[in-house]
Amino acid sequence: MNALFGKLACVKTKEKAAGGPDTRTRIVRTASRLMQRQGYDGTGIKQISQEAEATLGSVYHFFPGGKQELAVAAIRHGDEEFVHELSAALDSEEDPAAAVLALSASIAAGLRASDWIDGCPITTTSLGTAGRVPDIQEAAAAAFARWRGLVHDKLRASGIAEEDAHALAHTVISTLEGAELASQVSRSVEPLEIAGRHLARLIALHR
Amino acid sequence: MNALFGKLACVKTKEKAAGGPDTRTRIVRTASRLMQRQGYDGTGIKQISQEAEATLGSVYHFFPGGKQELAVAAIRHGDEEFVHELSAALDSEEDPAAAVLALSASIAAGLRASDWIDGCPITTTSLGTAGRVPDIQEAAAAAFARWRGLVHDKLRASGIAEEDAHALAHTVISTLEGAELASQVSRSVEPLEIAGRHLARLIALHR
DNA sequence: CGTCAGCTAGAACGAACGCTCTATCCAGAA
DNA sequence: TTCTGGATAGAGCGTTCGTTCTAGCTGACG
Repeated sequence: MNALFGKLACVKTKEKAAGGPDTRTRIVRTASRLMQRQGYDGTGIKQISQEAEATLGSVYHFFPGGKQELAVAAIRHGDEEFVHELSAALDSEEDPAAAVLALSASIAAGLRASDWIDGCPITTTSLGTAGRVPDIQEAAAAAFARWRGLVHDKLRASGIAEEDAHALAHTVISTLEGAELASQVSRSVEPLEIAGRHLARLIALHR
Repeated sequence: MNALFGKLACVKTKEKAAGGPDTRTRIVRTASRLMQRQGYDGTGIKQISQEAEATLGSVYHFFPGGKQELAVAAIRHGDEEFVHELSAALDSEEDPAAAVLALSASIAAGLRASDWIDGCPITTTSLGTAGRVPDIQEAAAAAFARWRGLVHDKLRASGIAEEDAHALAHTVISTLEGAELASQVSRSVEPLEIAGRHLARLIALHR
């Protein structure tokens, strides 16, 4: 045990190739994944520390604000993760309608690959704490706004008017969010596939 | 025989004069409202029994299956509740596009009236138990399917082809679900209003 | 070598969890 | 009246919760 953590401490500041991610990163990643699946109240600090192969002391060392601070970090991590998926999909196609179609396919593939367990990385945590933990709500609202911003910019770049781009970005994010939820509950990619087609058509109307 | 008489006696004592809803109904309603706000794990049986003005003994008397059985009943109750709101909105307008617009406005009004706390009555419970409590998942999937069915029938009744009606019903429910979520997180009716307009346009395209 | 800050280790606390259990109440059947 | 069984009542079970606390280990620096 001591020898193991000695090695970890050896690479504490910057992860080396063979050492894996550092403790703080492991904790945030684990918290994000667990809360995405089980929600805020359904995920215990001890479960996080165990699955992250860290100890309770480490968790409270890096997150003195306790579970709430950890949850906010987890939401931000999920935000970042989805931004990458979103950007990749938007960049994969010149036409925004085709890009949104690619995005819905990407989300559907990820959902099915996780056996319908890993939905939106922030929805579950955010919904379960609505009106109770303002920090989490703010982090979630910021994430949604950021995602909408990326879609908005893509639409603007292809010549869609500001007003239309604003509204379309809202609907693209809302619809994909709802369709992912519906796909997860019904254990079928159909809602996401249909949503992708309808969104593409809606976007095509504005060019 | 005994069971029959027992049930008859039960019915008799159910609605005692001016006493309001019976114990079982109070428990289900309270459970539905609390889980809608706080999720499955965030809601305790004792909290439910207290707010329902029932005792722990009563809860386990009516729901011997414990928290899971109670959660399923709560989901079904929320399903029923939304079916009423959905039917009322669909019946309020002849044109399905106008009806969906009315529905989004109705949802937005309810959400704002609750200070952005009471979102979809089954999403929070369902998401927080994904992959853990199959009974809850099935009840939630059935609710979604039922809602889609109502929208589908409305679209068909106004002459939209079966294939289009099927897809549109999916997108209407998905989008409204996602927009309600976005409205709740951003504490603004804008996502729902935009979603309503886009859905109305999408429906109008198919007539 | 000694010191120190950063990080790890895990026992322990009070509170709350889901659930079981026995006791009691009371309307109607016999 | 006595009896019966649905419904209510709540103490208490073992467990787990989030959090606090002290102790120990490590590599870096003087």
